[in-house]
Amino acid sequence: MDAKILCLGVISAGACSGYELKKTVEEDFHHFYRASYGSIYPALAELERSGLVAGEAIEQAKRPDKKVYRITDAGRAALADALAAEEPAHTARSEFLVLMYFAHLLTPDRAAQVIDTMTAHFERVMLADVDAYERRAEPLTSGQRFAVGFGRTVLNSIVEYLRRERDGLIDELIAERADQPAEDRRLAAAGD
Amino acid sequence: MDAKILCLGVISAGACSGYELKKTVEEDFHHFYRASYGSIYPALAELERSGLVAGEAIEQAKRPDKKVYRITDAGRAALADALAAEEPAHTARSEFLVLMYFAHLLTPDRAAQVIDTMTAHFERVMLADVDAYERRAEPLTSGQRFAVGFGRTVLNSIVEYLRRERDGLIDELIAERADQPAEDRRLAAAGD
DNA sequence: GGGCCCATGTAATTAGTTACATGATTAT
DNA sequence: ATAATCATGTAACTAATTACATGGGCCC
Repeated sequence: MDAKILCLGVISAGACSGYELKKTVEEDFHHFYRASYGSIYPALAELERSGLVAGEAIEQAKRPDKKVYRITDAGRAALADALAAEEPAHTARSEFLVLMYFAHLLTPDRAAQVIDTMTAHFERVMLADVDAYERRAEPLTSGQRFAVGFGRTVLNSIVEYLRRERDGLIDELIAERADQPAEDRRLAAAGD
Repeated sequence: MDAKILCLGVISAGACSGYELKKTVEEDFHHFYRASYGSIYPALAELERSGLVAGEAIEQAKRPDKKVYRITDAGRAALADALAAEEPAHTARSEFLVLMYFAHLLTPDRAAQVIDTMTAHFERVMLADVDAYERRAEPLTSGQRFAVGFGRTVLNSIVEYLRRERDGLIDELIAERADQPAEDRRLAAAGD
């Protein structure tokens, strides 16, 4: 998906600046999408060039000027078309799980540290998420509830899995080490 | 994570060619990682240049020659270092959920079609996964079991969620359409 | 006075995908 | 006969991230 469609979608719910748009993306899409300024600002410029949004410079006292974009008729039509045409896809990329796949090449301490780091990370994300939606004034649309619920459900099952499987895996790794004495390990690390 | 580390890790479990390596990645890592020839072959060439793997050309009757790589001592050491240093990360990217977030801009039919497509997709992946691990000769390492179990757990909770929430969302979308008569929709689609 | 918030934008870099090029063999 | 499998590799392209550049206001 092009960052332009995402920007257009966010702007369709209410005019905003690039900076504000990024906040919204962080808050609402963090489970399944992210965008940096390096992709948002060029996308906005391109959307304006093609007349799908109209930008208006707003002067502000005591803070930098900003440029607020609102969607145009052409933009609304283009958004509907893009959403109708977009192929639904869903992929994960996890350095964490690659690491775990090779757990037998890690020290048990390192394996435990990796799992604990990730567990803490996922727990933080869960808390931040609940927090953000509690502070929210406007009610969510049905689609927003669906997307947020999806993210939470997955997060929950991840944290449960990590808590359930952690100790068992570490114990196995320690047992494997014991089966294979230190001398063998040194040789294995040093040679083929 | 660099594709080089992944290739090195796979090769550490047994010498193989680029083609075979890609098969392994597809089978074992599909839940959380993928790699195309365009990233594998250059990674292999680079690993060989830096002496972390040794490639041997194998002539084959009735099929193309291949080049089988095995890990070197330096490679084993570099892999251990890389796995010890790698930051564990885990991210999802979902055009599907972006689409769902904007479900109110979709026709209920399109929303249902998108959910059904994804449900079927996830179910296919689950079946293929179980299938692949049933046909497997060698037992999995503890880390492999952990990684595969993680993928399956998440997949399961996704499919459950989609099945549980699908009809409710579609009903809501239909109800919202009814609240907002056709004339309004035409205006909303055409103008601001 | 140190660090974060507001705010926009660009340049360099990273990492990857897709399509192309080639072609025999084998299964349906 | 048609598609898939085996097999390697490159070139063009896509899409993004990170860091840089700039700077006042506000909170602790």
